[in-house]
Parts: sequence; structure tokens; C-alpha cells
Amino acid sequence: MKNNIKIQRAMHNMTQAELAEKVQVSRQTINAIEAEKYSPSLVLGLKIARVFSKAVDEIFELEEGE
Amino acid sequence: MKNNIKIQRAMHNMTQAELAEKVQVSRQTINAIEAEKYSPSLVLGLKIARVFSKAVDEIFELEEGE
DNA sequence: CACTGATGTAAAATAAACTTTACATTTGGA
DNA sequence: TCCAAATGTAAAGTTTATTTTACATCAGTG
Repeated sequence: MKNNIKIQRAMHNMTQAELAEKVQVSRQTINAIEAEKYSPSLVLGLKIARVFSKAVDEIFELEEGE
Repeated sequence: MKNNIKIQRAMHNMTQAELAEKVQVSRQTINAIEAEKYSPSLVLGLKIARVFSKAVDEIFELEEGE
């Protein structure tokens, strides 16, 4: 799972902690997702997309063979 | 998490087992998701959307307060 | 330099997704 | 009615996401 959350945050001038609060997860969770340590739940994916007013598909993308 | 997988399957004339195989999960997982026993991972959500050539947002929707 | 806010990371614990096996129920067609 | 395919469901087990606590680093600012 690739994602461009970091870029979206930059465009919205938003910190990891702020995003975390908006979608009600811990800051570490956002950090881990950005670092691609694991991929989020669909609920979280939808919430993050909503924060940035984007479709899920515009933020998250499957990788080869995934 | 609401979803319209059952409808999508009907439109594509596809069985739970067939969908399960296409996205590489067990049939029970598809069944559980349709029955909204739990919501899928984002990876699985993206795969399912891909099977039906739809955006994730067209198949899955957050519920009130979620 | 000292301080602060933002980020990276890690280990242990909990919660949630997913699998496997197995069986019951429903439904449509021969 | 009988059969088979499709669906529903359940319990136990494994894997993965997420939390909590805690600390380390880094960049900019006083």
C-alpha cells in the first residue's frame, strides 16, 4: 500500500498529531502509515480521505502483486 | 461501514466464493463483510473495488459517527 | 546554546481482521 | 420432491492494526 498522506498534509499544512486527532487515532498510527509500516483499516482510510476531501483511491494505491 | 457488495455481485452475477477467490480471501470473509460483521482492511477494500471497476467510495461508506 | 514542536521509532499489550473447519439453512432447478 | 449450489454462521486460532508509554532526533527560534 502506497499513500501520499505526507503530501496531503503538507498541502493542508497539517501536522501528524493534528491529522491523528481529526481521525481519532494516535499520532504513532499516522506515522506508521506514512512510513508504510502497515496499511490502515478501510474505516481509517475513508476518514483520512474525507479530511483531505479526496477519494480514497487518490490517496491510497495498491502495489504490484498486492 | 455500509457496503453494497451484494448488489455489485448481483450485477456482475458473481458468487461470494468467486469474489473471494478473485481477491484472495476466504469465502467467509466476504460473507462476514457483506453481513457487516466487520469492515475489511483497506487493501481488501481496494481489491474488491477493483474487481467491480468502481471507486472504493462507491462501494463502501462510513456510517454516522464512524 | 537552550528550548520547543514535529517527527521517528520501539516494545508490550489489546483489538480487530482473517483463516480453517465444520455444519445448518436457503433456494432454484431437474 | 430431491439434489446441489449458494449462503449463513460459529468457534478456535493466527495475523495484523492500533494503543500506550517512552525516548531519541532534528529543525528552527529565543
